[in-house]
Amino acid sequence: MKLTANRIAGILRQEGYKLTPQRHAVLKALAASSDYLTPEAIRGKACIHSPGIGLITVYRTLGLLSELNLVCRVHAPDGCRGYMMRRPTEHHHHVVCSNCSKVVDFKRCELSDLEQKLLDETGFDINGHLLEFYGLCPECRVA
Amino acid sequence: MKLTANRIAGILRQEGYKLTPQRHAVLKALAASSDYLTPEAIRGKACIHSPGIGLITVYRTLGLLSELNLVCRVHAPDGCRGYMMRRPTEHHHHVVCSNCSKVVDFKRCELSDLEQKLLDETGFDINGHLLEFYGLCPECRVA
DNA sequence: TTGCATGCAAAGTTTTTGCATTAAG
DNA sequence: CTTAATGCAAAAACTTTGCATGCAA
Repeated sequence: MKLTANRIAGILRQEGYKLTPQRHAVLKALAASSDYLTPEAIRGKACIHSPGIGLITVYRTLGLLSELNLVCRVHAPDGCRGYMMRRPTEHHHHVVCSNCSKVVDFKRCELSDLEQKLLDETGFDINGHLLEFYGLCPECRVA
Repeated sequence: MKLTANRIAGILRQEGYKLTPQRHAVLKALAASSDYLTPEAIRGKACIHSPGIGLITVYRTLGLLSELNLVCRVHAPDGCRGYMMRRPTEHHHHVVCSNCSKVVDFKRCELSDLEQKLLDETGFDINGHLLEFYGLCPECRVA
């Protein structure tokens, strides 16, 4: 159940937001790319469909999409400025290529045992986690 | 084997770096706090031992400590500006209190099975991961 | 037509850089 | 003494805000 640009566009409309060419361009940019994008990179790609789109609009659109949980941040060791379309609506994590920044999702993280252990050991009542893997994607391994 | 301010000071000297009062103040600030600190917060705490220390110096010291792998970044869902002294020298992860920002470390992450599975499923050659847990620490749970 | 969205400009944040001065070793 | 570190100022990078105009619904 992939979230395409059009599907998200529908969600936006349902939620009462206007579907401007700029927003659509941002959606297309996010949907079309398999790696994570910084706001600036999104603007670059969005320019294809909406020339001259402002970085400001990209930031505002990302804010909107974040609120609606349609986009998620990618945390890389050296910075956390990347964004991806949140493709599966369920809980998931990222596998990020350290060479080309491609991102693949996975769902089964099997951390509940660990969370229970942490509660026992530290007394923390765990309510969330961040898990990302880094490595080389198949293409970058051979190259 | 906790990394105290003095222990790190020794490492700095060994590596040929000068041990200035400012650097020592940053080390003390980091060593003394159990929660993660932003550069600005570090500057605030460091002022106790080195009044008037510049934010710039804090940044430069953090850069130095990062290179030597003596501090590590804390990734929170809403931003990644926090730093902690890297207390265990081994591989470890963070449990972060979402209320008071206290950080506790843990070591056993048991992700190698998962990494193998990911290799099979995605073809990614995993060489690292980021894992942080969020929740309420014992004190914040009762409050 | 109406109100939300855009984009400019401008300001607010965060982080880095250049350079003269200072101080550690 | 010598070299590296500090701190100011200034700039660069990143993000948010105010306001007039424009456009989706």
